[in-house]
Amino acid sequence: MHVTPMRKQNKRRENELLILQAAEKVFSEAGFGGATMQLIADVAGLPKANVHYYFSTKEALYRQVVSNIFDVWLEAAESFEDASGPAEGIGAYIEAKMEISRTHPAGSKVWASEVMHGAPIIQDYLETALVEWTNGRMTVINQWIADGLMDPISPRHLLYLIWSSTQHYADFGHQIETLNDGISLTDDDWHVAKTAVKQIILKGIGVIS
Amino acid sequence: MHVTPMRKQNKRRENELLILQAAEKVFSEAGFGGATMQLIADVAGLPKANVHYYFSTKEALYRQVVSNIFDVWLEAAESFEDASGPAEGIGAYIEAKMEISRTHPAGSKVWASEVMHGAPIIQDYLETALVEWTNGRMTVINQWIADGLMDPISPRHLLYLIWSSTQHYADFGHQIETLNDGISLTDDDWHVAKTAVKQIILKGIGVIS
DNA sequence: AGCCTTCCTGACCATTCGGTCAAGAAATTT
DNA sequence: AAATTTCTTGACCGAATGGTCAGGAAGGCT
Repeated sequence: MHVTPMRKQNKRRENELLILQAAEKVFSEAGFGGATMQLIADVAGLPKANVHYYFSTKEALYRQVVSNIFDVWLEAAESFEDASGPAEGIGAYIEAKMEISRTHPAGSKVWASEVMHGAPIIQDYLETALVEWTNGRMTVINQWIADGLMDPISPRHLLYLIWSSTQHYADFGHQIETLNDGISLTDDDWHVAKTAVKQIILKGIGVIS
Repeated sequence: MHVTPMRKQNKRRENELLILQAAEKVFSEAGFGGATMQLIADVAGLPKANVHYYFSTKEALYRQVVSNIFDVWLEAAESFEDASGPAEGIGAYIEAKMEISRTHPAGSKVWASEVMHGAPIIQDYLETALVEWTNGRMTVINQWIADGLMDPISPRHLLYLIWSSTQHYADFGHQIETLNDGISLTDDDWHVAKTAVKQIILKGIGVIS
């Protein structure tokens, strides 16, 4: 049996990815304080010292995890861009965020946990990237309002409503599952959820009837 | 100057309250794993050993904190009870939950943190009290729908939307403050927030125009 | 082949944490 | 005022944690 030897470059990338995935899982389940480097190493299947070879400190590793999530999170923003109006733009944005909650719940939890504890590690992200993004989006919404395409809702609080309602399905997934008789949501359940959220918000801002 | 000596019974109640308040603050800021008994003791102004005299373990203390929050949280439910219809009932419920987010943000964060990490400590609360409460409320909503008082929205997902959007102002308060130029919300800000949330949801379920 | 860089890892360390304990102080009861 | 119960606290302990390090293994380069 022949095994192709791993190239050095690939090895690095592969191990970093392995560690980051393990870290995201462990951080999301235990929080920053509750997570241990030992457990992250075990989940990644590497000795602890090897984890420290790639990520010098627990905080550096954590920062990378949060940073990755932030990137995924901003990708959903593109739904907003090429939309002709609020029905399409906001509808697609809600759809995209629900999909992230479904496919990337651990990331969402890490983000939520970090922000909830005062964003001690990634405050700079909030102050720069997030503020910029939010301001851009508020401008678009204000324009839609000015064009009479939707009700005069405070753009800021509309964004909060979208964020909270979509991320809830990731952050409070355990509670939702418990209320669903302990069974995780099926495809149909997710469809119902998406539809309900979109329906209420889009009708609530006067975009559909 | 005369100081009335503290009765034993009052002393116990007072110290327990002191510790619980300190614990709620510390747990909300650091999470269960990140919080230390030493810091809780310092915030409460007592020696650590004294904290352990009243609460034998960290987990017991934490459990009491979460339990207290749950009680506060259920109180807002009463808004639902004596309502003549969805406009009044759901409107009052949103109002009450927003008020809790404003006055009790630390509690909301502890609850969120606990649930996010899989509710390792208070799973029994979810399975009994929360399930019961939710089922009761869903029945009421279904009746309103049957009576044609609101759109046929999935009651379950409507509740999730209300919970998430209102608790967001507590759980993500730091992010909201950062997006508000680092200034905490004023009375007016809170009024705008409440109005926006109520407006969108009530209109979104076909209760107001 | 020989050298160099990168990667791997068991053993180790200082610190911190949750929790204990024993001895005493302060109320309360008898 | 004696006896009893409750409260207070500094000192202490075993366990766990984040992080280090030295020495070796494994690819890569000339």
